[in-house]
Amino acid sequence: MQEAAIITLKKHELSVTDTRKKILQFFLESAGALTHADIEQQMGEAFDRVTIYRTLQTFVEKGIIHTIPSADNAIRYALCKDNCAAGHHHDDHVHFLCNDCGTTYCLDHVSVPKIKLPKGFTANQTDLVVSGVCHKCEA
Amino acid sequence: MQEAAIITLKKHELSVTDTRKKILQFFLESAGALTHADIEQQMGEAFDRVTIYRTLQTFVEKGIIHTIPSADNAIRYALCKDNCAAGHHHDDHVHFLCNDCGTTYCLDHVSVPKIKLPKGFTANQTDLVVSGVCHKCEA
DNA sequence: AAAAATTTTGCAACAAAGTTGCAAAGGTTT
DNA sequence: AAACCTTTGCAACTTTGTTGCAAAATTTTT
Ligand SMILES: [Mn+2]
Ligand SMILES: [Mn+2]
Ligand SMILES: [Zn+2]
Ligand SMILES: [Zn+2]
Repeated sequence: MQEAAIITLKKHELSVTDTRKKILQFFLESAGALTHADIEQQMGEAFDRVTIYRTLQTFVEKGIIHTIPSADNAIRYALCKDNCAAGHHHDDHVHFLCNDCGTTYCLDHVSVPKIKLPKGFTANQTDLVVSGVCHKCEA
Repeated sequence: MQEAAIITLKKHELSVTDTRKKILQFFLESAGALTHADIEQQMGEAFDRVTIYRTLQTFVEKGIIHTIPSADNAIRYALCKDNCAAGHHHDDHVHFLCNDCGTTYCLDHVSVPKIKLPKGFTANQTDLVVSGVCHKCEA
């Protein structure tokens, strides 16, 4: 049987390269979301920084990972669980950022509520990020 | 009567300097939120970049402005409407980011709903950012 | 299985964004 | 107005992100 990473890459019509396999594999093994810096550290000198930027960009475009907004200038990326496709993400779940251990969780079973906006405003996407203490870090 | 900016600065126990007055004034005159870059552009050569960084930092700490998370690595800042104080923000409103004109609105009258988290997770802060088309940009 | 065609990668060179220490300038208090 | 404390600007630096292009790797065609 083939590696999961390879299957995913093919499903999204991407050519299977070493970089992509390794980075995707890292996501598959990680509990939470990852920043560019996390990946750069983990991969060591293996890949060029530029390649990591481009790979993340490609993965987002193809619907393999999604971004999670934050107020600390460090975009986090996490695997899409739903069947997201190129240009169409369906990641309507809440994200949780632990202030203790720094882990960012995709709360796949907690969905984002509909927000009633003022007249004239049309919603396109809603991002909801909760921060606090995660189940592993509570005293 | 004194300028509003000066009053605010004094209320938050900050010494009144030219930089702080001008930057705060810019916030008071702006409809939406501002990024560091917005301010740097607006102020031209008037102030050093470093000073702007430090001023924004101070304003956030003192509860004069709050940050708005985003997925594009460009933190936005907006005036606190509620009576936020040093170390204690109470900005529980929804933010709206227009994909057309780029304006970020504080929807002060749309409050963030309570989110039911999985067992063991404790919420501390909730950020909710909606993006779409604003009332000015709708066709 | 080679060759041709296409895509991806690494390098180099930049550009932009953010940080730190320190002396000079500016505010505040007495 | 002197003394005191805080803020600013500068310089130097680190980190983060972007772009063009040739070499290398992958996929498609023959
Ligand atoms: Mn997620
Ligand atoms: Mn706000
Ligand atoms: Zn934790
Ligand atoms: Zn708009």
